[in-house]
Amino acid sequence: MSYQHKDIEQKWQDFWAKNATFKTGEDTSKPKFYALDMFPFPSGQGLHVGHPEGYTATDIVSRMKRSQGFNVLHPMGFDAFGLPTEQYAMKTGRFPADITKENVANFRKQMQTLGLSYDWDREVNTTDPKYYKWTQWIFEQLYKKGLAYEDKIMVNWAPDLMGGTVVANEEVIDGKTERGGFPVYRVPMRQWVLKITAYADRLIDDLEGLDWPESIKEQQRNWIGRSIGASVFFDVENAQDKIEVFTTRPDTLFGASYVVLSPEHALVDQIATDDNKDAIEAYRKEIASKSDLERTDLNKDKSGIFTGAYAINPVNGEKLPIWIADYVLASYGTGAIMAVPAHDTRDFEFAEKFDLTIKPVIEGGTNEEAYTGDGTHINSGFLDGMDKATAIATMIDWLEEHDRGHKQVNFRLRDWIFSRQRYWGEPIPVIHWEDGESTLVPEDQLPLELPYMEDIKPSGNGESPLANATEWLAVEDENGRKGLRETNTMPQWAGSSWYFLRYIDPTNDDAIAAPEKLNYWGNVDLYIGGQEHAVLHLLYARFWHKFLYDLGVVPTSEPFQKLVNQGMILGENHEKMSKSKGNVVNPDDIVNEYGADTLRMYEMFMGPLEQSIAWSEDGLSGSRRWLDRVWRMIVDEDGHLNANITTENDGTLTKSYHQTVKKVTNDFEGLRFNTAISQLMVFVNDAYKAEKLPLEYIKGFVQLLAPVAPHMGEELWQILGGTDTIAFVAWPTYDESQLVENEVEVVLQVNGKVRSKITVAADIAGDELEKLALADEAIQKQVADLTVRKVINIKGKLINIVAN
RNA sequence: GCCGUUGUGGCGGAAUUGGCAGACGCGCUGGACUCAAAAUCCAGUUCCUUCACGGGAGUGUGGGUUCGACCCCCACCGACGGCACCA
Repeated sequence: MSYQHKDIEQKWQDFWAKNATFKTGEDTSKPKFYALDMFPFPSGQGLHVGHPEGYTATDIVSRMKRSQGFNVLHPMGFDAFGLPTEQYAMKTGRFPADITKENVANFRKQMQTLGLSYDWDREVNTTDPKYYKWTQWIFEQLYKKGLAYEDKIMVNWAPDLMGGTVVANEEVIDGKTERGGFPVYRVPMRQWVLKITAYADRLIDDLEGLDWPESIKEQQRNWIGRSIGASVFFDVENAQDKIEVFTTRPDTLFGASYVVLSPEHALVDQIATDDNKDAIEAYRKEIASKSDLERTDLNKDKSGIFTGAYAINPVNGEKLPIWIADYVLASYGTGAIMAVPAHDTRDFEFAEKFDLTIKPVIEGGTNEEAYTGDGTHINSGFLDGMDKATAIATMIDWLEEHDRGHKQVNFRLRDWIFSRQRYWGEPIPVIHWEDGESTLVPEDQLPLELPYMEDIKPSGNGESPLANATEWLAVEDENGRKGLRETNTMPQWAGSSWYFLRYIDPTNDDAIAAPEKLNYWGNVDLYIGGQEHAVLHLLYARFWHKFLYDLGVVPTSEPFQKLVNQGMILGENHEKMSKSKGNVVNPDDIVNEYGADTLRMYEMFMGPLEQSIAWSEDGLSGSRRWLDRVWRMIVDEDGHLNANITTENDGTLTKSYHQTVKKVTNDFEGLRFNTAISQLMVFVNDAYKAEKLPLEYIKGFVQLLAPVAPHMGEELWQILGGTDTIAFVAWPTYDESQLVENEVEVVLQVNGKVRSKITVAADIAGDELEKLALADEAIQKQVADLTVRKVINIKGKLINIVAN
């Protein structure tokens, strides 16, 4: 009887569900392992063929760890708030919660057909009030610590997205919204903001100890963008004002030839001379109408205007003209710079265009371009003769001594804009009272539930649709004081910033999770997901986790010890899968036609987990053929155990078996699933050549296969005589002594080229081996006319004869 | 422009610490089985040259270190990803 994937997969999925096979063990005397997948947004499209790749990887490790005696926490949930559902709801006139429910049910069903060993009793859903009660609770703790505040700030306003909404910096790509590609403008607006910058140093420094891909760490470092330099204070001529600038090159202060303020800088109006004010106003108007895209990418040409005022260089008293220019950003540093055109590319361009002084203070440059490298300082008073590092340190000392500046660290990272003008998100639990006070919704009244609304169209004035929920909106306290609820909701990143903690104790109504459970499960041992979350989700989750650590809620300062990014699965034409290209593969179709085991096996075998690889229908069917081959190796035509599987062991498979156990175990541990599977194939090839198959080896082999192909694994285990699930059968072990050979093949080289091979006893003496090598016929031929200069002997492997 | 990742047969990929390049799979070729085909099983398959034995070349390119380099060093080229007027 051939392998019938539909019957067998259904049979074991039912068995696992009925017996709660994958319920998380809680016997704390056992070691733990927490294997986590990035939970998906349950879109209407259903599962993509890329999802099962990461899911299968954590599933294989989870299954192996269970067999190795670990308590395994391997949960799944849904990141279900978000814009696509809200847009779809408006289009169809339906309610977002209903759509979400359907999509989640579909996703769950699809995941179950893949045979993933999740503990479904621990499923979390960010839109469940019992869940977002704790998202709101965390927000309230942030508020109490002064880390959540309201501010009128320049935000990324996308008037064409959802009837007008604000997006985070991270959601702006090339001056357009990440979703939909709408233009983004910078306008001031009242927003909730989380002070992630308070954690900037720790977010950079703690990357050090994490087992994460270097590229992700680097992206986070770039995103946080720490730069170390100095603040320098410039007096303004004939005025009380001081201009504070930030520079990473205080050593070039003697070369400063002008000062630039960003057009939005607060001092501009005070210092500008009357005859320049009209021109300044015109310039500002011109800039305000530009989107970010036009201000940066589209316009590399420098623009600016003179204010009429002068600053005094603190180190030499020189008079420097003060300009405004949009190449200086209000949002970075102090929004003001000292310009050193001789040693800064941007200042150089500006100075060339407006004919400003260019004064070199470091040797080594030309007149053609700014010289930004190291060199000996000149024209720099007490810095003359020093190199860059020494000059920087010396100048900072001088500034501090004379009270003209100090060492300063700046970050590119901005505080996290935490409000969205949308309906489908967690309500921010704040009430604005008529007397001007704002208070939190008391903790014992959480969750503050999202009200049901017939119509969730945007209010049109930039406020969230919740502004129209009149009944929900109005509150009155015990003294009759009237107030209005905050109408902004949280961004999608809120719920995903802590969900991994909730799996630990998903139904706890009194806390995020019980402290003893948090202590037991600690941080996530293995976290697998897509690279697209490199800075967004992973940075926010680290920030919240560190905050919770400071509060004493969690025992670790980092949430994810080991992180792996699975690569993308591309279409058969090596392009990203997309409907418009018509190269999308639907996992449901594959499961139907080939079975979930084949899909799992193929996705693991196609290449390294981290690498992006093109889909191949041929490769897929090859995987199915191999599983059939395995089946035929063990099961005869009548569905019974093959007659050549016996308890006798003639030893022919011993070495191959022990090698296979060793390699597969190590490779699963190291997430090298493709090479683990190739070793399973090697064993099967060997087994087909053997006359008798020792039962013990076949059982071990099935155990090694089961994490990859769990349904087939269970079925074969049963045919081999197993009476219960294979999930907890102790993992096979190997015997190192079975791997050593008493005869080895030694490669013979002449001048580094392989000329012959001989088989010798493994413990042969070195000089005897060399004698044998030189006596070899092929070697004799090669060295006949040469003088042997040297013989290199790598024990048990290789002899290299150097001759000329 | 800067940073990171990466480059190996017709294709996906493998190669522990610097020691037989191409494991395993796909594809292709041949054989067995079959009336025949499919499926299956077995064998072969880097390129050039040779009837063959054999010889030569070969891991993006050019150089270097070494008895020996896919692996280490220098320079360059291509692909992918990120950042980008961040002072």
